[in-house]
Amino acid sequence: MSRNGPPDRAYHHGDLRAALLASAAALIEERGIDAFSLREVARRAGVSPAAPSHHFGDARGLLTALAAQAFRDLGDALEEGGVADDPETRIRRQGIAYVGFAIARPGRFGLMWRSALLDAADPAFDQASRRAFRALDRPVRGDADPAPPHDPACAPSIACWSIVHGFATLALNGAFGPGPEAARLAAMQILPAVLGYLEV
Amino acid sequence: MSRNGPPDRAYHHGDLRAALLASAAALIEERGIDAFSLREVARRAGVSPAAPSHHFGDARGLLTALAAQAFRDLGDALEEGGVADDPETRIRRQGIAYVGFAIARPGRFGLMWRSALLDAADPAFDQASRRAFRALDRPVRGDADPAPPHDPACAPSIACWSIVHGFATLALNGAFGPGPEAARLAAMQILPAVLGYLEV
DNA sequence: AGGGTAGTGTGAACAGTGTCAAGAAACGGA
DNA sequence: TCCGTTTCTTGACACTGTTCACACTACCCT
Repeated sequence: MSRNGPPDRAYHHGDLRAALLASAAALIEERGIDAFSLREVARRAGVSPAAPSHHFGDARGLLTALAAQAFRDLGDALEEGGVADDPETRIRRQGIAYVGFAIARPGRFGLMWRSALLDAADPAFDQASRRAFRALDRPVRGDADPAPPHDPACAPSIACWSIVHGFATLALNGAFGPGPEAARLAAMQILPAVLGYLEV
Repeated sequence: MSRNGPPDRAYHHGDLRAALLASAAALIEERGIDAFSLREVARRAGVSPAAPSHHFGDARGLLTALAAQAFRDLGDALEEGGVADDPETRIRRQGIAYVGFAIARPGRFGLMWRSALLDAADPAFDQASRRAFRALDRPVRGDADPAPPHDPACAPSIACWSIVHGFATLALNGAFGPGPEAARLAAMQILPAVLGYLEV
């Protein structure tokens, strides 16, 4: 440990794990997930193509760690949006927060649902995604015992989840017009009306 | 034209374009879109890796043609599901049809929304996707003048679209349990209740 | 009927990818 | 000080999509 060297440059690279996550996040955000390349991430971090394997094992491992982080952020955003007196406005605010989260960083949001690229059995990923759903479920069913999403009691929560998730993915895929600007516009102009058709 | 030869073996291969589309559809369905490989498709069709370029130009061209076909099929399924007297059951049946279409062939459904892999400007693709939305919009707004999705008048249609699209993508990504069986189960057991929360 | 031409395929090549096996360098603790 | 472990590099392998030059076939036109 270089106690009196530069603070975050302890080892060969310093904190390569964090640097790789940051490079990957930036790459995904600017070029999309389908342009993701482990070698390009390593290149941006200034290391050799095989270096990431020691920290993540696999490209899948890196992406899973990134997705887990994204789910933690989503959970935070939903809990922030869920503070209100009546459940109705809480649900509405959470819906806005959900779509806002997706539109703010489309690459990150898209990654979270590319299950073919992720390791769903990863504990951190599993816990983070579970917590995000729990945050969405709480304003609907209150603090009742947490139930898995396939429980019929969760139907109203799943209705909320489905409508905002569908709106977000459709918007990001250009269904309401090409480009990110159209998605943002749709979220401003028609998302409130869309949420009004939901009666939980 | 080999007028009296075997019927579908007119040229070197016969109808390579159709064969490639079929191979690609099969590959995507059995291994997922992320495992798509143009070389593998050519291999299955028994031709060299460069052969597809004459028919589709690009991997993107092939996938776009496949997605256009999928959108045509979706439009057909929605129009079949939209025959009923009152609009309410028409909407409900279309929702079931939409999710059923997605679950029946997850690979095909996933491809339709991977805009990064497709050429959205392709005329056939554009027309087919437009028609599918039109089919979804008709039970809601009747035979009023067709409006683009970003028109505020389409808000109720977009609410329907969002909720079924979100449900389908969540189910296929394992949000309601792992594997395709869980998705099918969720569609049977909780989709009707979810659709009940929509008041258009 | 015959020749030119457009259409349709092959094969080799190039740059780029993920991953693995060895080995070298730097660090931590004995 | 020296040993062991962690971290990273190098080189290799099997892939991928795409392009190029070339060959062959089927059709159209004269």
